[in-house]
Amino acid sequence: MSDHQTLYAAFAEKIDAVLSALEMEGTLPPETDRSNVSVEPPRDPAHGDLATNAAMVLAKQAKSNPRALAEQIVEHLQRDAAVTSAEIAGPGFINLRLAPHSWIDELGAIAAGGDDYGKSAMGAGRRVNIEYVSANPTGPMHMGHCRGAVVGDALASLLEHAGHEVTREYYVNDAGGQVDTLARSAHLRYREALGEDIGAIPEGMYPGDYLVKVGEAAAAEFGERFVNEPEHEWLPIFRAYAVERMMDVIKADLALLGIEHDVFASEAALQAAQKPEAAEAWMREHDLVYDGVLEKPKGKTVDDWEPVELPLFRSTKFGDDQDRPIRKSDGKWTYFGADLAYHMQKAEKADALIDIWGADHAGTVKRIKAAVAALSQGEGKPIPFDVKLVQMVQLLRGGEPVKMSKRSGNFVTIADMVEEVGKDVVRFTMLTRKPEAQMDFDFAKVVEASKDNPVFYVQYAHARICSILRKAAEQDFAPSADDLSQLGEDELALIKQAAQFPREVEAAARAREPHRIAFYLYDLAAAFHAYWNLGNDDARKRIIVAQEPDLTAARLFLAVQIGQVIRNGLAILGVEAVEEL
RNA sequence: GCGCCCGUAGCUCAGUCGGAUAGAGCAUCGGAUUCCUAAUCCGGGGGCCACAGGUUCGAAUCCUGUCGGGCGCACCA
Repeated sequence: MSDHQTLYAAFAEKIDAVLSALEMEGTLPPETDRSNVSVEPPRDPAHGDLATNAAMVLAKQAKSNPRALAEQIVEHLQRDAAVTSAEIAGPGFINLRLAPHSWIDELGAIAAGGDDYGKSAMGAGRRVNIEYVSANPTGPMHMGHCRGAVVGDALASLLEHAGHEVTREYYVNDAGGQVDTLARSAHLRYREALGEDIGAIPEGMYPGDYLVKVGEAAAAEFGERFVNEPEHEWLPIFRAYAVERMMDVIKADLALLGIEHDVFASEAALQAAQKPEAAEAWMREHDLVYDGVLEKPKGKTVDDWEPVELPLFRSTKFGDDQDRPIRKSDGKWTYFGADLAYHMQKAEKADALIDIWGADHAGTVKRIKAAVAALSQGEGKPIPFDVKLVQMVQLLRGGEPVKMSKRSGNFVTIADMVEEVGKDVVRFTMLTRKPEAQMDFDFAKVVEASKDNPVFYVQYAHARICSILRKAAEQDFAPSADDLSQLGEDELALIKQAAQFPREVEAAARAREPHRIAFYLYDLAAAFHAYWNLGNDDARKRIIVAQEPDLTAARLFLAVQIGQVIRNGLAILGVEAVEEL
């Protein structure tokens, strides 16, 4: 962890100090509410390096008008040696320009921070459990899982960079009815592997070819033991066996995307440990669960609906539309009942919980939020809990929609995807859109038009930097920070862009939006490409200027630090910073 | 019928706890390469920020309603 304070944070403190001084002077009332004061770079760089809205936000409290208050703030700020100009603009913005050495120092901070530059202590070591993927263990991962997997993984990494202690967790749904279907399908393939003609895969079974291997492996492992046994003999064994094989497949798929979870939590194990029973008992004790009858669903006709008494969780007390059953009429746990206990379990070891879900689960967000709210209320400490919904990815191939259906056994897998376009393209592309908006992913397009793909643009910037360093070494130039005063306006502009990185990490972490890092990197890469091209018009603006070794050394130092920031950003996204394209 | 998400340039999308003249890429038009990687750069044209109200010094951003698209709506996972 770098203990360096970012330039923006440093100035936020300086302005805070000015406001304190104004309180002492009586210009501002004591204990003025400063929560809306911001210090940020202005949108338009022509306005300066930093802008604060302090005067506008505080004018009312000071019983003054924004411009008059601004003048008093400016008077204090001008005493600071790092401030070369402080101007009042528009409705009362204060625009500051900083002395070049402030920016050049930041370059040194990047060098000193290295791979840690951009990390923040913001999270203060809070333990965040982030659950993502959690695909049912009934087959390989397909594109439907991809976006949530990438977004979850990048978010985990982002929060880590922002000073949280992150647990990456996968909930294995190995207790439901579809796992029985999996087991039966696997048993069928097992008999097939032993030479039986099983004909067409019956309706309601998983037809996918990936089960052939499972059948073969089972045949090798069990021999003919379970061929003629009654189902109740082999079902539990095949369930566990098939789930384990499927999880092997899923873990391999995740590895292709560079994803590795810390914890795989089994629903079956949760139930075996009677966690749902414990949760129910606790809930009944607190009058959060009662036996009641559900209303008939509206707007959708259900043929065989009949009123049944079930144990219901009072989720309406916490904003849900309806109370929700935690057990089915046969006494088994509903998915929700087990999930409730699961969240209770996660909350024991975390200060905050995050779930990443597909948009098709949107309907169940309210009930699980209600459950966590109920739990944390009972425990006396509210657990911050966020469900992030990742919208559907429409997969296209040359403009034509590709159907994804697990049932038919015909779907585009993660493995296919990564093989065709590569991990970096998949990851970066999934992060170039905010996750709550739907997106199209045209298979053909990202491959063919690869040069238009933003990931290459960013990687190219990094590769260019590596290339220039190789070139420089051939000519015996090395980067050096000895005389950075050589750097001029063009370089400062680039440094300013790079210096945003720590802010971006914090802002993205606060908003829990890893895609911001992807957009930031694109902008930084653009700034570097623009800088590079200055040398095309004017040879003296190239990074390597043979006649000027000091200037060259300083520019190389700059290039190294830009490369460092790109690398650090790509690391958050889990994308490779290549040295050559 | 109800709930959640989305609606910004021809297309795909950004847009900082509300801030200054709303930005990129693609497409289109015009330029830059004897030169560190042109997978790059520079410039032009292109916008009732879906619509209508409200909140305020100030709204693409917050609130309400309408329209349009997606997803989901008994003891399925």
